[in-house]
Order: sequence, then structure tokens, then C-alpha cells
Amino acid sequence: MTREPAGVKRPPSMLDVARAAGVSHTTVARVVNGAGTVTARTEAKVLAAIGQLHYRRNAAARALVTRQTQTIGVILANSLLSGPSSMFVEIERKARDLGYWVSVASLAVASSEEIDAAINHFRDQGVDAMVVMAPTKESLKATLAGIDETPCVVVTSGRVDQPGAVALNFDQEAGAKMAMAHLLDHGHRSIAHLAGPLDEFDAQIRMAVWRKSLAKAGLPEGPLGVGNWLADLGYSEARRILEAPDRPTAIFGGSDQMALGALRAAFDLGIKVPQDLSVIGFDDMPGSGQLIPPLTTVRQDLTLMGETTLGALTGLIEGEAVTVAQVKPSLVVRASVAPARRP
Amino acid sequence: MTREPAGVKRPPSMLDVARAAGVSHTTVARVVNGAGTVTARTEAKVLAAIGQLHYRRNAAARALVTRQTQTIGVILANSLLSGPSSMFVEIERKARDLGYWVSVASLAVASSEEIDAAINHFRDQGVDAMVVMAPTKESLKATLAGIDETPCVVVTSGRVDQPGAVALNFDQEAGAKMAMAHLLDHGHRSIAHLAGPLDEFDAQIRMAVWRKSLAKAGLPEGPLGVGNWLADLGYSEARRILEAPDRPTAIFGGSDQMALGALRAAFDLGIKVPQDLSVIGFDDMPGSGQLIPPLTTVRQDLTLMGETTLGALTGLIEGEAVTVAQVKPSLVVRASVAPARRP
DNA sequence: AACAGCAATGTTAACGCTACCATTTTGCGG
DNA sequence: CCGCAAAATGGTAGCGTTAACATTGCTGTT
Repeated sequence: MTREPAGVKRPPSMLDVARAAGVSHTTVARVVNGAGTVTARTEAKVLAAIGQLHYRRNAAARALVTRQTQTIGVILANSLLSGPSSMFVEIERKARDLGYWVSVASLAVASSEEIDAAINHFRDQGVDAMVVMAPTKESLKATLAGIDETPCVVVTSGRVDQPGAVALNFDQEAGAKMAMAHLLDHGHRSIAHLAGPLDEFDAQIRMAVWRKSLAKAGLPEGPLGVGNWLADLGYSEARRILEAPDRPTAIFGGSDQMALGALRAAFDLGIKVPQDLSVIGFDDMPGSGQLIPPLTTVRQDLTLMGETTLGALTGLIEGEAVTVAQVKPSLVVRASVAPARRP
Repeated sequence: MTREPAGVKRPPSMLDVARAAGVSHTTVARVVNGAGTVTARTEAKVLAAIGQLHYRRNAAARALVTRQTQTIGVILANSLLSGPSSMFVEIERKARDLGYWVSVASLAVASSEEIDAAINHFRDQGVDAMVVMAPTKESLKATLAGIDETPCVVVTSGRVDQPGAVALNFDQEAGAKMAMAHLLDHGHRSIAHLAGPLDEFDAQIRMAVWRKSLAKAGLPEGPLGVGNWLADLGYSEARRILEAPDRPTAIFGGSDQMALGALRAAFDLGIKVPQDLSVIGFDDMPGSGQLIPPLTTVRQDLTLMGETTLGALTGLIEGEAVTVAQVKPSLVVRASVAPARRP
């Protein structure tokens, strides 16, 4: 019967549980952490007290002494635009399973300043590790400069050689090659490209592969449109390309959104897809399979990617030497590509 | 010249800064927190020491004594499928501005168990407040049962009367009414609906409004398809409806994805949109404006919604009585709706 | 029956910060 | 030049946990 001063309402602590169970707080800790040796009888008493008092271990106190917050910071750049950000959901789920908390910062633009601010935000919080999506050279540079001790997985198609940081991404080159090979295999000799924003690695790589594939096949470079991954510019650029004399027989869209715009541009001009024009996309976004016509595209397996990211991250946290393979995309063949008409 | 035992590497603490600046740690605290009274000269010394040592205030220690983690937990249900989850980006940005950290849990399914687990996860972490997206009755019930002391904004179209919790959502009813009015105004007398998963409030409401609007106009109920918000079922259900005798002249899609499926179904059957069939969607997802034809739809202003959510949340944290208005959606008129053909 | 040796439990001291109160310094009117 | 209020600074006690070590209570061996 301990008399308690009727203090302010305060959640129960280990000591409260200890008193209720008639043991020391250390014993409570042993039960809670499942470590150490405790008699079944003692454990039962403690568990009962815990249940009765609705005890929860205080994360702050724990973090204070262990110097571990069990938190992972995730920095999302250009969050909603490109597909890869949905990878985040996978990361989060996996992390929670592993007992981590996931904090997020989603950036409107992946500028140096924004990245820097976000990294600082997380360092203030004391995250154990970070995942940073760095789509551009600038953001990648800021990231590598900003992360210091903190283990970090950088999701980027750029190059990273810095101890403690590991780069991870889809094999953009392989994906783009697949798309181009598919078009070339269907006999297309004049292939346009709708590029994403050219400050992004992914857009650069996809465009470079388009050029190289054409050159390798001994073909002249096709028309190029540049956009922002989105459908609006996909439409206007595609329209411009298709209205020009000598229009291409195929379009390689840098994203499904851009390809979607191309589909409509063709429709508006009375060009039939895939009979008169083949279109291929990149991402396999939701709904791509129900476009008119269903879009052939390159799929990126976000689930696998998320898992890989988190695997690398936990490895890094535990101080292992981490090397990760790139994740391979795959081709989803639907109905927007057909053999080129022999002239 | 204090002699330091060459201990393990440890981030500098307030005491370290204090020693370096020749003041007490209390003074350092005053500078760091910007509270209390400090001479400009002292402040400069302290700031210099902070810069030199790369001092960062330890969030865990601070949380321990203040009992405030400055963290908001966000629970996302069915994250990637429906539009509303992208609201999260807005919430996050705003919260970070306000000095909060945002932790996320994204649920595959909004079942009682998942919601419960996520809420517990956040309570373990000691979040100051939560945002829970509860699309279904089941998840809403679990949410209201699970949140206890923690202030909580529930994003749901369901009903919430519980002190400490406040419901917030788009005015689904207004949105659906707009869509139906638009169709009715164009003279459509036979309107089908492609509903979302019927365990979700939003799907229920949109369907109910569809029914009611028809009844109010003195029209018989039109054909109904039920799906999962996605394009695949949108296609098959729309196709079924359009192949039946007495096909409707308009389709009200529960989501843009479903409407997208309907667009293709019509195309496959040689039904021209909007000449022979009007289609309207809901969400205004990216790309909707570039479909064939560009989709007329109901837009939900996610930015405003995110802001409203966070406003309510901070109010709740500070113990104010919070009542929030629903956010009104708006109609985006494009090209998929035309006057009904007079038979 | 005594005692090593181990299992079970308890004691104590940080961890780095804020809150509260005590003390020192400063400015200024008389 | 004193005194006194106000401003500036310092001292100390927790917050709730873990970690290292100390102690107690058993078991089994000789």
C-alpha cells in the first residue's frame, strides 16, 4: 500500500510496474526486453502488472540511453510525379515489421536546399539511418555532402562511391534497352523519344539508350521531345513530332504518363495505334493496361525494390559491408506495339 | 584545459558546449531554445561553440523531460489505390514547417487488426497526435476504439462523435451531386454507376447519391457495376453494362480509374464518347486530362485538405475545441460529357 | 554439511535535457 | 556612492530507461 502523492497524470513507468508486481524495475526491464533470466512465476506477476497498468515502455528514455531511435528517415523527392516514390510504401511496411519507425520528408523539388534541410531535420531527430531519393545530380551531390555518419541508402541512378552510403536503383539501362529492342524487333526504323526532365538521371539514361540503340542499329536519330514525365507535355510534344513531315513509326515514351499523352496526340491526328504508330511506355502505372490501346511498357517491381532497399539499410546499420545489385525491370507486352508497316 | 578521458566517440552535449563557451549548460539551453534572457556577447560565444562542435540538441533527452516527441503519426490505408493518400504529402510538408516529425504506417488493408497494430506502434513511439485514414466502417471503429488520449484527426466520410477525435473529409455528397447534376443537365435519363468497393464509405456515398439523384429526377435506377476503384474492373463492369440491351447514355464512374476502364470498354464496343455515351469520373488523377477523350471529373483539392487536417491537428494538440468544415470538391469539365441524344 | 557455481534478482549510476529556484551581476534613481 | 530591483547566469533535481556490477537464493558435488 504505497501512498502516492496525487500528482499530475503521468503514464506508468517501469518503477510503477515494479512496485505493483513487488519486484525491482530491473526485473521489469528483463521481462519487457525478453532478455536475461526471469522465473516463470515472476514473469507472470510482472506481465499481470503491465496489463493492469497499461504500461508502455518510454521510447524517449530508451533512445536516450541506447543512442538508438529505431527510426529510419526517408526523403522523397518529386514525390507524386514518378512511380518510384510508391516504393516507399514497401519500405515502410518492411521497416515496421523489423521494429523500426519511418519518418518521412517529401520534397517539392529536389534542390540542394531542400535536401539539406531534410537531412538536417532527420539528424536532429537522431535517425539511425536514411533513405534518400536523389533523382538529379544536384540532389545527389547535396545528399552525399549532407550525410555524415548516418548510414544511408541513396536511391539514384547516379554514381555513388562513398563509404557508408550505397546506391540502389532499377537498372534503367536494361529497361530502356528492352523497350528499344522491342520496337526494333518489330521492324521500326524511325523511333521518336519523349524524354523526361533532363536534369534527372533516369531521363538522361533512357534518352541515351534510345540514341545508342538507334546508332547501333545503323539508324539515324529520331525526333525528340522533352517534358516533365507528365501527360500534358507528352501530348504536346508528341503532337509536334507527329505533325512534322516524315513522322516516326514508333514512339518510346520516357514514362507511361508521357506515352498516354502520345496516345491521345495520335488519336487527335487520326493516326491509329498500333497500326500506324507504335507506342511504348515506362513504369507500368495503374491503368496503363486499360488505355486505348493497352500500353506496352516497362515494369519496375517496386515491392522487390523496397525490400532490397531495406535489406541494404539494415545491413548498413549493423555495420556490414553492403553491396547491392540493381533491380531488373521487365517488359509488359500489351497492345500498343505492332510491326512497322513496310513502306 | 579540462582533461577528457579519451572515451568512446559520443556526440557533443550541452555540457560540452557549455565548457567550450565558458558558461553553464543552462545558458546554452537558453540560447538553443531562444527563451530566457542572454547577453548578446554570451549568445555569440555559445553560438560559436555550437558551430565549432557541431552540436545538435538530443531529441530523445528533450522528449524524455518534456513528454513531447514533436511527432505526428499518420496511418495510411489502401495507400496507393485511391487519390486521397497523396494528401499525405501535404500533411507532411506542413507538419515539417511547424517543427513536427511525421511517422508513417501504410496499411495494405484497412482491417481492424492492421489499424490496431499501427495505432499501437505509434503509441509506443509516443506520438503527440495521429492522423488516421479510415475508409471503411471496420477501420473507423477500430480507430475510435484504439485512440485513447492521443489527439487524432480521422480522415473519413464516416461519422465521428468522440471528444479528442475529429473527422475530416471531402464532401463526398457534394461531389457526387455535382457529377450527377452535370449528367442530368445534359439531358441524360439513363445513367449507370461504376461503384468502388462497397465497404468503403466513399463508395457507398457516391452510390447513394447516384440513386437518390435519379429518384429525385423521377428516373428509374440505372445499371450498376461494382469494383475496387481500379481500371480493370471498371473495364469489365462497364463492358457488361454496355453490352446489355437498353444501354445507358451516361456512366458515372466512382473513380477516374474506373472511368478510364469505361472509356476503353466503350471504344472496344464501337461506342463513341461523348457522342454516344457520356462518362464522368471522380478524383482528377494525373493524366485524366489526356485520356481519349479528356475526362470530365470531380476534383478534390488535396493541398487544401492537407492544410485543413494539420490545422485541426495542431488545434487539438493545444487543447482547443476543434470543429472543421468539410472540404468542397469541384467539377472539372473536359470533353467526356455531351448532351444526350434525343431518341 | 559445507561450499562452489550459477541462476535469479536487486542496486546504482549514467544518458542529455528542461524546469525550477538560487545566486550573481548590472543599471539606475536617490 | 549606496541600495535595490531587474536582468543575467548558475546549480540542482529529476525524466524513465539500460548497463554494469553486487547480492541473494538455489542446486548439486564432494
